[in-house]
Amino acid sequence: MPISRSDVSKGAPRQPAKARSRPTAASRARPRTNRESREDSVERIYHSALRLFVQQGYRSTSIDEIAAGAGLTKGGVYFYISKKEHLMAQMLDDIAARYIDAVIARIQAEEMTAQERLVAFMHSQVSFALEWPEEVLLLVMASVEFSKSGDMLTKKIDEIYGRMRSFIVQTIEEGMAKKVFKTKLHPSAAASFYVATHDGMMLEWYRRAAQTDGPELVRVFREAFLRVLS
Amino acid sequence: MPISRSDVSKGAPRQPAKARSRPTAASRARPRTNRESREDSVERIYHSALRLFVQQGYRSTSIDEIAAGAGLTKGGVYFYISKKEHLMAQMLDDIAARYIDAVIARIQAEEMTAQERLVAFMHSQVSFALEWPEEVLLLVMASVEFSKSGDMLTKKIDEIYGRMRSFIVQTIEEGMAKKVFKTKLHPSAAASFYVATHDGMMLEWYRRAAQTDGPELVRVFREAFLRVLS
Amino acid sequence: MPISRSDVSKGAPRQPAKARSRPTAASRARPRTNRESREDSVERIYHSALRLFVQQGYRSTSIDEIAAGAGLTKGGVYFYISKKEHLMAQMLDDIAARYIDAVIARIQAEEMTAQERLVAFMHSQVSFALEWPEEVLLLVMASVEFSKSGDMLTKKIDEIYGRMRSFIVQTIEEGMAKKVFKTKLHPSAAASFYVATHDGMMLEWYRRAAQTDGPELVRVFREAFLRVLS
Amino acid sequence: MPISRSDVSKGAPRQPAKARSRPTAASRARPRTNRESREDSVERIYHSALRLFVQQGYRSTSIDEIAAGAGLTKGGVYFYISKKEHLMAQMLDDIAARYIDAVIARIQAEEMTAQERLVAFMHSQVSFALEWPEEVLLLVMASVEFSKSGDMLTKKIDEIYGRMRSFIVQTIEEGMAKKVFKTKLHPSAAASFYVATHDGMMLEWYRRAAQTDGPELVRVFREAFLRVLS
DNA sequence: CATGAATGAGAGTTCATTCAT
DNA sequence: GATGAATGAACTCTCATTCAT
Repeated sequence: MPISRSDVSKGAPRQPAKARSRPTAASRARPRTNRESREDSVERIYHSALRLFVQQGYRSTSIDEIAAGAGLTKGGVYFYISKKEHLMAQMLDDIAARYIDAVIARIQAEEMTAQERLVAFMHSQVSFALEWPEEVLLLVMASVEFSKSGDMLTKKIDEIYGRMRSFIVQTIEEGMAKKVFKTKLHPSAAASFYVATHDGMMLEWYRRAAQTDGPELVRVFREAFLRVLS
Repeated sequence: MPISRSDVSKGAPRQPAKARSRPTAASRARPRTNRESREDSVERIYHSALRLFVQQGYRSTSIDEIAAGAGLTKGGVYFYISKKEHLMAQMLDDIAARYIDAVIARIQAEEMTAQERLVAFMHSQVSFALEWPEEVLLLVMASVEFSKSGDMLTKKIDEIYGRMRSFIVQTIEEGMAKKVFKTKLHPSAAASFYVATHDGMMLEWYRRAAQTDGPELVRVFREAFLRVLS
Repeated sequence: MPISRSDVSKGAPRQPAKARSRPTAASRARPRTNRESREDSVERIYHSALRLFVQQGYRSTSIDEIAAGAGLTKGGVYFYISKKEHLMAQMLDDIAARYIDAVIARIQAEEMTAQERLVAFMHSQVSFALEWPEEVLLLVMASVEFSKSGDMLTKKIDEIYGRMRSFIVQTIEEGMAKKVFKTKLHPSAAASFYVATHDGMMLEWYRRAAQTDGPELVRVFREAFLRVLS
Repeated sequence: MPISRSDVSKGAPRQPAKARSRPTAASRARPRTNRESREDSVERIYHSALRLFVQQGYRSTSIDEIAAGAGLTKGGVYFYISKKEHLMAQMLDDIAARYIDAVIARIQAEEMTAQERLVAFMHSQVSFALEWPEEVLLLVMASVEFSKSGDMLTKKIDEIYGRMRSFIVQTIEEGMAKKVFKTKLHPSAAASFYVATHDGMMLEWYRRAAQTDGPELVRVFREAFLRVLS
């Protein structure tokens, strides 16, 4: 009974979730049907896990904490997930689908120059990150936590980042073929630069949320990247 | 009896250290004196911990693993460290001293323009990172693992990064006062850009060590940063 | 989820519990409901801990031993207690409530002379000790084990003994005011004598259970104490 | 090379011993000969252990703490003792010899009535306890810590207490034979009363050192005991 | 005579996971 | 659909003890 919420969370309001230490039946609006109840719980688990994973890291977050944040007990969480690892994998897939694959698909569907494609990609990612910063951070932080750990999740992270890199490399190659980009930089190096800056930016933004002007950082990022390609 | 090896590791050869699971007497050249023995063990613990922390993260690395990597037993490691947390703190201090404070001190000691200072700083850090990539990675990864965790280490990391940021901000302000930099970017935003790119670069390099051309990435980084300031 | 069994153990039969080293499913009557299961386990933990703490002392008793005695595993015990220290604190509170506070409350509720009050107090404590010797011993032994150790439990023990002393001091003062007691002994010295003799008696009885005639010791104790006051 | 200091400690000044955390050679007056040095260290270990055992209990005191208190290191302590247990056994023997056996021997050597003998015994013990309270406390506390623990020390404690009991029982029997004591109390019960009150008194005194008037407690103790026998 | 390094056995505690109800 | 009880493995840390120097 795997979690999947690709579309569920769209407009989901982030509940403040003040460490509701003991879940009571009354603490959540009781949904009528099983279907609703299920979706509700899945939603709560997802958000609880997302918040906690980003804040404390995957390994430092216990199922108990996730459960408490979701207004359930440990056993209740295990009704929906089979393993902690699977929950994380599910979440990463979910985010990748929305943050990477959907964006690429939309862009590929339209007629554009390579440069336009790249800009569109950046803009889409930036918009997404502004709306759902935690999901993007989960990706970035997971890529750090699992980079070489030999964990089952290492592979998944690699694949996800691989898809992002491939798109950029392809687009740059296309642009170079059409002489849009004049850089002598190897496309894969350029992709690395994109990824590196992307990840660094997200981390910096999170670490210094209060002191950092996100949009300005993004503007600098975009210009730096495009100038690198010219 | 805190570990301290600020200068010890200078030319220390990284031993390959293929998970020597059980320490045997034969596995290390038996040093004659106590003094040597202590330094040797400290060195081994430091390197074992460094490698493992970078690879698996602090929290996922057990003292047992560190001990095995150092050719000691758990108890032996605890003879040198009082707490796992202190080992990490010690290591971070050590690295910060060499990677940040020493570099800044050296640069401040010389007569240079703001621009030259910044370039010198970047170059010094880059050289260091090329020679001791794991130490720099430890800093970056720790900054992710402990960013908001409320851990004792959070404060330490914040201070270290704070020192790096301060230097950059000061230097840029100086440069702006003397009209060397014309950017309208706020100095602290520029510092954030530096830090973000620095961290992202290190992570990307580590994740894709095999496929990435480190020096090229660095060149791009430098140019991007300097162009941002002009 | 703190243990609390103030009233649970009333008529609970002490099972002999010969170091049932490995818990087997068969080793306990499997209770039907959760409620029963919880109460049963709590009871088993309490008794196992009581026996072991009295026999070996708090610090020499491991959670593993308590668990084995309760037919559980270490983890199972930790489902009920949060810390070993809390288990002990809980037990001491529990015993103090029954052995001291309840007894005082009952006596204070009735009309009696100071002398009668004192005798009633002694009798109540003696009856209790004859029925639940281990609980009283736990108090006495803990008062030795933690007397000056700076442990969190030191404070608790002090408070408990303080309540006993206060009652005696007050009652003697009352009796002296009404000329019932003619002793020139300071009330607090008399209370000290009571406590000292009480503790010594319990220890002696325990150490020499086989060779000592408990009731006779008690008789001597009572007479000695009352004569001291006259 | 067992410790033995039966006579050494007579007038030894208790050093304040403010947790001298790191022993330095300079921290103690360097004795000239080996012989002196040895006696000095033995003395220091003995006193350090005594203080700590009484304060924290045997099991809660580590060799490291004893060593620090003696101005030595762990290894240094182990030069004099073979096992922690042996140190304790040695100390108990030592104390018993002075506090019990020597006292009995002296009294047996003189011509006295049974009553005089008992009084003399009490007085001797009381004097000793006033001068060396810690040694007596060690005996009492050890009797609690090891009463039924199955430890090697249990036997030793039992023997020591046995010698004290035997003397009292014998003396009372003698007195009863000569009609000096008229009590119907069984001699061994009277001995138990003595031991119980003795132990309780010592503990109470220690626990409430500040608030308790030792000598008064002792006077009450003596009178209570003698009245019990009449 | 004493130090300092090291071991190994265990202690307390946490936590992913399972399962009967 | 969810709870609460329980397990077992792993983890951090402590400590009596040994031994080369």
